[in-house]
Amino acid sequence: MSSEVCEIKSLRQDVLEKVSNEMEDNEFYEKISSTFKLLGDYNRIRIISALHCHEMCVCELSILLDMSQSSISHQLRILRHNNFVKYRKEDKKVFYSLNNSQIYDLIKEGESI
Amino acid sequence: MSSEVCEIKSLRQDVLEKVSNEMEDNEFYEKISSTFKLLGDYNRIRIISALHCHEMCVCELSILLDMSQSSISHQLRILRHNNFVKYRKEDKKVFYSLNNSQIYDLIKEGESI
DNA sequence: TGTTCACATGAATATATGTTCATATGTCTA
DNA sequence: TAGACATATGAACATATATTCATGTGAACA
Repeated sequence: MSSEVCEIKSLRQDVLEKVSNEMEDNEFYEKISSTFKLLGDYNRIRIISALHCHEMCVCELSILLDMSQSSISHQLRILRHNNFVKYRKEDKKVFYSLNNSQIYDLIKEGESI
Repeated sequence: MSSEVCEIKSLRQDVLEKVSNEMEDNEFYEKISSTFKLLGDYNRIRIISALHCHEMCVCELSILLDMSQSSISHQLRILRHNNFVKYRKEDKKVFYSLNNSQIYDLIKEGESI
């Protein structure tokens, strides 16, 4: 809040008050922006979209998306920690799938922008 | 595509083919992810939300959101270049507003995640 | 015409983030 | 039980991105 710019007289206090009242609290915008940040990566979007089509193991995702196994694992960890994906273990493999379709629905919404 | 992992036999070729056919092309995911990346910043989300409430000048945004004038200007430039906001000049001031409500609608969709 | 105001912008800086590399873990099989 | 396979993960590295700082631009005004 720099005092060098914008004297009080030049501000429309009524507008500031109106907007301030209408806006949500900071936690709201922190949550929303962090959700979008997770969707703001090319490879994560592709992983989510792939899993929306079919449950897959790390190895299959790696081949399908032409990414290293390590990179896929790192990204899946992020998606796991944010409850976007779930997994089940079968023998040596770990099969991942979308936790629910909400996140994919949001991606489809973003399509129209 | 590392050849050290995942022999052909362990992959389900039918699944890979199915998913590969269902998925969009890379340009699609690049566009979507870059859109979400723009929404993946706390201050940009707040700017968009504020402008959804009311047209405002840089100075007012700066005070309202407790950000420096420079930072607001830089972020507005990004939003401008991506056609999220429009502006009009009046005397010494520049008033910004949302170009359309699509982007705000998307933010509201993200609320439920 | 010089000064103030409002905003824009380039450069520098700091930080966040994604990938790679090396390695650890756990499971299955010969 | 040794080795291959599938995945996870920490550290290092490279890159992207947001903010600050300094300064430039243009309009109003005395």
